[in-house]
Amino acid sequence: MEPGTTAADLLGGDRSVLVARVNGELKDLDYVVHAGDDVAPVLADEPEGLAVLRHSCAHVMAQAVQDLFPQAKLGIGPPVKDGFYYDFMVSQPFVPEDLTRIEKKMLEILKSGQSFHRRIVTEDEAHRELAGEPFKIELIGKKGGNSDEIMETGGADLTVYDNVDRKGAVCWSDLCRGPHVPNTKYIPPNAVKLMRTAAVYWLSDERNPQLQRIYGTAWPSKEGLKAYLTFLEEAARRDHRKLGAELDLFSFPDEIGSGLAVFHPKGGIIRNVMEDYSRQRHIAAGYDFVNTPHVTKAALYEKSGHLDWYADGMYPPMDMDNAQYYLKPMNCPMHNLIYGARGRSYRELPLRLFEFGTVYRYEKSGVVQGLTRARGFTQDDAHIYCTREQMPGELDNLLTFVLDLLKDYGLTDFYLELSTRDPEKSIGTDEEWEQATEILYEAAKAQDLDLVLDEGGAAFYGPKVSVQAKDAIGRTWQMSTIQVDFQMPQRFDLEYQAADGTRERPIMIHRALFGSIERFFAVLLEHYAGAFPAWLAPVTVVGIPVADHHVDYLQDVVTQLKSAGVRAEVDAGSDRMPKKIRNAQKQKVPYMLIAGDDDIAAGAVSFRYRDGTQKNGVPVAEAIAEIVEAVEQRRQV
RNA sequence: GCCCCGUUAGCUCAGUGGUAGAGCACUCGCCUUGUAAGCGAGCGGUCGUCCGUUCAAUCCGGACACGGGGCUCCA
Repeated sequence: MEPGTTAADLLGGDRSVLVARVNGELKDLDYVVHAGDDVAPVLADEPEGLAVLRHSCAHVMAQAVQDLFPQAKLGIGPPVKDGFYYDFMVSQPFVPEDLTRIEKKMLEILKSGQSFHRRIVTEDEAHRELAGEPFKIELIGKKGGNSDEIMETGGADLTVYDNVDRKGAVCWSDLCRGPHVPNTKYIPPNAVKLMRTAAVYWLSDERNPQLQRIYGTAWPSKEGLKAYLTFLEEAARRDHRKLGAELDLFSFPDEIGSGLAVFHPKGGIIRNVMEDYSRQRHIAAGYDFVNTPHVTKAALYEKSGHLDWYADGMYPPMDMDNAQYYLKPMNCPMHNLIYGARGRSYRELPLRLFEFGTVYRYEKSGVVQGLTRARGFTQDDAHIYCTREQMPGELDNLLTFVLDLLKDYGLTDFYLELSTRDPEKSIGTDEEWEQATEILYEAAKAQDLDLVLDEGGAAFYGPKVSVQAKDAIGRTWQMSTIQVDFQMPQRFDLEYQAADGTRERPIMIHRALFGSIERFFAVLLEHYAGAFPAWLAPVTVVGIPVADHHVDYLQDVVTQLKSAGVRAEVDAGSDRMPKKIRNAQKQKVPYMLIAGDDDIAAGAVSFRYRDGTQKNGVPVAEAIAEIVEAVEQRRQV
């Protein structure tokens, strides 16, 4: 190898090669390689390459901003999921017109073919160069750290990237760890877009000053950007808050309060069907059903330990009869009281207590979001009390049960996440935690699904496995959680008598499949984009008469459907037929049954399916059989 | 909780320092209908709430409520 050979020399000048991986580390393409180095290309369409592309884009944006707003002070500008951002201290928040100007300036820079040059500087030099950038100066003081917030500092070496124009003049510089693309020509200008602004605290600490953040997105190609924008439109179209209003499913009346939903009749039907099916499956799986109150004296949550850890997340107490009462934020302590209401035998275990338990949590005002983050919601909550020996088998069955049930609701693509102890926020011994974590890990591994580790993400009382499900457009939602708990049985002094007559402590498993019914409702609503399968749709069939005198005939068909358990109705209103079809279509009704003179003469009805396809002259008995089967099979239409 | 933005009829949205409009929905007529909007008329708003500025506030200022986008958080 010639001395001075660069990574670019080895990898070629293809613009899809953004940086090099040299002995496992990402390096700029002008990195001088040594004999024996392992050098591989990093392409724009792999995750690391994309991050480099976006990070370079963040620099270009910052250059454009300081060009247009010379007083703007720089914060940090890393790549993130789907794009990048850069934070700025400016006297006025950016307005949409500013974004347009900045975007235009960025395009000029991208097209001008500036190159990125890496330069190692001493701390003194950095201080001198960045004298006008107070936030950057602050970062220099933090060099050597590894957290994302201070990735800009360059780690061990302090490095600066210069943006250099074609004449060799430095146009802009930034303290940065890199690496970057060699030249702005590597970033396709038609694949970059600024998305929005937001105010954020410097280093995410609310004691710090606030900066203005600009989010942008960047992709390897125009098509990539277009696909992303289409995805965003699709997600907006499916937004459960929008669909909830359009389909008249639920609302959040101001008079009740933020984060507190009311379900309208059609939403109520869907919810009932969801709950009924869940109830049926839980009965079959050996659960016992219980009910507990919505308020309780403080003593209960003092005993459980929740008040110590989560008082901030609870509605404030009500003073009454010389005691403080709280709205319940979780059901477990109440289930423990049911367990402890009398002596328990090993013969009763595992004891599985199930409840659709409504809980109230004081979510901070800024985090409430439709049904996915509400202040009052109903958990499909169960607590399983079992022996240590029963636990592995119980967890195994539970995971299978959960996944099976989720599939019945139409979610099919899953992975699992194992959340482990956060030593700062937990109770119990190391040994207990290790043991519980190990058992959960084994059960999760047995499922033949991808397993992701979430270090320190567990609740204070024990580790958890959660099921992450992908919806119809590929978004991931945390669905079910299963948590092992050695602590609560101890705090509540729960016991059972073993076969040998000794008193033993049961182990408790917390689990919720939907998490919250409201949230699961929202996920399904978005997953199906409002077009619920026949068994969940609030109205499965609408009968549409061609003219008024066909109403009675359809009414008869609908009566038969109803007696077969199908939710069906006739649109007997004064609208004309095409209008009725339009209405049913807007309501995303799975089946429209149309009848006119021809159908009546043949003893038939005509189908119009939700996708617009038709099937004419179907004998009434056949039509009913087709619909009943689809509903019973929980099939999607 | 913090920052930015928003709130006009049931819904979607125009508009103005001198107390308001459209389309859809709804009601009532007419029309009697074959696969996404038949025609006409009518009903409907203390312009989110309160407090200020002003001769006068839906419009300007402030507080609060609710919503949206983020930050932080999510037992």
